[in-house]
Amino acid sequence: MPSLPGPDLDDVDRAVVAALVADGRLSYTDLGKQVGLPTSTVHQRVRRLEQRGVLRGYTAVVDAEALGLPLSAIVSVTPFDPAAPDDVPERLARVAEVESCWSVAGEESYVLLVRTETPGRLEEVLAEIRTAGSVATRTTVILSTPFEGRRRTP
Amino acid sequence: MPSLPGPDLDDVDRAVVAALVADGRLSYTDLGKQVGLPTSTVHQRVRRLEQRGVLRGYTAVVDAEALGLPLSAIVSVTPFDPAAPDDVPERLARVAEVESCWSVAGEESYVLLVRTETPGRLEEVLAEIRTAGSVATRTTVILSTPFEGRRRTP
DNA sequence: TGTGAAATGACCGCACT
DNA sequence: AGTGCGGTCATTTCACA
Repeated sequence: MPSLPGPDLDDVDRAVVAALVADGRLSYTDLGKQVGLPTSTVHQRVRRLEQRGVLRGYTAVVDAEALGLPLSAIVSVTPFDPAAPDDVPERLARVAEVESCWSVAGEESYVLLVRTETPGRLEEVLAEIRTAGSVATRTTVILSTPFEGRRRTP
Repeated sequence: MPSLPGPDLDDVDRAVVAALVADGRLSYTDLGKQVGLPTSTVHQRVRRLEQRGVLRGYTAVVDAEALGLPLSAIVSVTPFDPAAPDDVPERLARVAEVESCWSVAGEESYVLLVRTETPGRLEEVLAEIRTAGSVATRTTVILSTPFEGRRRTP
């Protein structure tokens, strides 16, 4: 849980974040060059951004297909019992194939992004989602991904 | 464009990818310890995975709210003229606020993930999307994000 | 907060297996 | 493909401004 204070980043912070979004393995020396600050100073700022929860971590960007998860789907989810206590996200988190879970305004309660090996596995995962979450599902298969996870750097 | 060969990764490759997804800034020495291989060997394997397009890059995971983009939305998109040449993704890529673009099966042609500073800015971005892409839009506002971008590590 | 110096430790090419 | 070595460069801590 990140602390709430929030968005008072100065220009250097923004530059640091942008650079690390573009290349998460950037060395602190290169990062320093890019933002015009010595190594130790950027290092300090990065640690502060991490503590503040602005930088939540670093990951490798992997090609889901190459990883053996060629089938992705967007799954809209509606609880059977709207009055029941809503711990749906926690229950869905136990299904490994659910990569993202957004709580949304509109007819449905949640939208999920799901990745699977095969159509057969997608079918199983949808069944798991329905039983684990006590929800109805509406599934839209992703045919291709023109782009994904771009980060704008304002 | 990644080469097509695809998913013939051995167990070591999978372990390497999993470790780098979990921590994209892992040093090669630590990575080596985790997968039980010397530094130079993992280094070699990482470079091969990068060349094969399995590892597409590394990024910092940032809190969109802390970055000043607290409003996210899922936008479904339908071209006005289904017969027109479909370069919609390229045209939408020019709108910086569009983070992801998926081509989908179903009533709509594309689903987008959009992040903006404010509701007013979302309104503008939707207008840009409609004119830039010659499309109709249906927008679902994201209220909160229980989780996002999880990667399973099989 | 920003800075420099200095010790530890990582990176990465190369020669060998 | 995997390994070890070693020169070079990055990381990290600390005392000071």
